[in-house]
Amino acid sequence: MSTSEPRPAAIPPAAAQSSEATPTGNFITDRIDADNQAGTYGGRVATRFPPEPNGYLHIGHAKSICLNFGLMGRYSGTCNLRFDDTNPETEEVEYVESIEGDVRWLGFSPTAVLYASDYYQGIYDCAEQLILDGKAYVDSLSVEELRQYRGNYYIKGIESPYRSRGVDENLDLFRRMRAGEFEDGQHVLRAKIDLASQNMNLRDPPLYRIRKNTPHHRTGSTWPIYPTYDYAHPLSDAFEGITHSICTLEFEAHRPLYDWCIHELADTPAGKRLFRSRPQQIEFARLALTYTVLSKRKLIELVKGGHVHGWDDPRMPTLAGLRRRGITPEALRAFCDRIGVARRDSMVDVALLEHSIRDNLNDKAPRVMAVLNPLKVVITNYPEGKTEEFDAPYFPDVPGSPTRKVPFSRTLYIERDDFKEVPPKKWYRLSPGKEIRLRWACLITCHEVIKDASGEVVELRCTMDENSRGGNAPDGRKVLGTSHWVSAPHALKSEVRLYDRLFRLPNPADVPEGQDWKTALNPDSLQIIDGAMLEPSLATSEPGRHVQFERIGYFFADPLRSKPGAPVWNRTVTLKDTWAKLEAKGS
RNA sequence: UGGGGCGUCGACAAGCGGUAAGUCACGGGUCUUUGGAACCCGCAUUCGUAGGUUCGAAUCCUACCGCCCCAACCA
Repeated sequence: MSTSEPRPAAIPPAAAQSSEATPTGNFITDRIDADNQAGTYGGRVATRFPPEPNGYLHIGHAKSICLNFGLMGRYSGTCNLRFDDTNPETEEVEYVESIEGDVRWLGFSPTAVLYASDYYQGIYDCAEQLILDGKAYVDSLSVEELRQYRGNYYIKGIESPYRSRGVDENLDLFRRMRAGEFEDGQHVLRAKIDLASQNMNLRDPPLYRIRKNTPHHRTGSTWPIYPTYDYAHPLSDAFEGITHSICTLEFEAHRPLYDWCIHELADTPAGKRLFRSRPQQIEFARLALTYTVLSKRKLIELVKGGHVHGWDDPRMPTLAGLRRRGITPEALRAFCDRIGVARRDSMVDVALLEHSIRDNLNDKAPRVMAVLNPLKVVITNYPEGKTEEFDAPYFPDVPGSPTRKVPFSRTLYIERDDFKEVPPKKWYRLSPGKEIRLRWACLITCHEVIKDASGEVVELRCTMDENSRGGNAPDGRKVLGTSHWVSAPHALKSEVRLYDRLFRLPNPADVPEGQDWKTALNPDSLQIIDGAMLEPSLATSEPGRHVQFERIGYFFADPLRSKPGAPVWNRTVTLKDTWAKLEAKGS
């Protein structure tokens, strides 16, 4: 989808997957190293990325994807994409498609694309085995009752009257559950563990529930019962031969249950059971980003509430949104390498993401000129009707860079911000009597400021130094200021969309007591400019092209909104702006 | 009134008993036809706090403080 100018050989492609540095180790690689040392898995490393297909992937998932697939790369292992589709009430094919596409877009190829639903029969068989072993029973309490019986943090749970059902009755009832003889909620299969456990997850957790009339997006109506996450996940891992099952911190309290499932069903020295492998769950801290919201609930609220224009709105932290904003997979991967992996809750500064984006696009995006907020400039000593073309390099820092022709004429546009009638201190740019350089064209000096009735500056009358073609001072005099410009009669008038942070607070949850988090939304997160004036070479830009508008930022030709010959440009990220910083400091 | 986890620079994060890596941010400078990029320099005598063990502690022990997670037939 992305195009770029033929890059001069001097610049290496920005981070081909193979040339990316191996990130430093973390507590997970330490674990794996120890396992390899001990021969726990015979040196095998098998991971998986297990999304539930009930929503779009976001940058937090990217961290997990990079982690799991990164481990595959680091240890020459495997990494499956496995859809954790055990809840038919919320899952849809639309999501499985977008998720797989996002993973591949990020640059990873799963060893296999699998589904928990692929294992429904095996998972079921394991359940019968548990019943046979007296380790699971069919309970017929209502949801309400079950909750009562389970107790709470301070009060132990008490046994359900159905806990003592015999193996035969349990097996019969469970098979009838499977046969679809019961209604939702009538029965549930529970593990028989410990109602007094201080870990609530061990107080006889549900293993199977009835969802008789809810079709599953893959298995249709063949199953009236569905396994819970806690039960299906360890088994799916085991069936796939996963060695290290990596998930986020909130699942930590579930690990004893994960281990219980493996322990009860895996082969033992004493004999064969349902499977051989003994995967281990390892938790890490999920990503939090400043000025961003990543909870599924809040993301849905943004979309449904019309605060953004859909899941792929360029302001969204979804992979679809980031992609449309012009953020590259390379930048995202570099970002994930930089943030590291640990167990402590943390909030990463978006500036780190922005740096990763600029760092990647700096190598990759050709430089072009665009005037977002035009101010007319007339070169009084340049003949009316005359036109000439200047050569401008796409990659100015690279010797021998490819170039394009940029037309020049008597009437131009420069950026309104590049002129000040009363220059502040340290102002390099244009003001009455001052000289600046027009990038790649010539030096000009401002002689006259023309205003309209309301006093607004509408035109500048300038002269050019005839001997400064290309922008070099004929006598070597220093000209600090350089402005980008566009020839008015040749300008391509375009729509440019300036995207900014979606929230105005580093932590959108830090809203005053009682206020909704959405009050932290940044009202200026999208500014649409209809009349931007671009150099004409941009007319033929393919959707998905990355460019740098010099001195402004990196922009991306929107794949959806662009029309042939009329690209619409999304600002991916601004350039660092030292002047803005100086200005802010001065005031 | 329970259980589990975590606390190293403004933000991430190495460190695993031998005397505080790196990145971003920030500040200063060089260079510059992007106030961009690049390059150079600076930025934790100190590791939540208080004790203890040790020749030596961010690393071990004890206590305390703070933050996060757990009572869905969600994942």
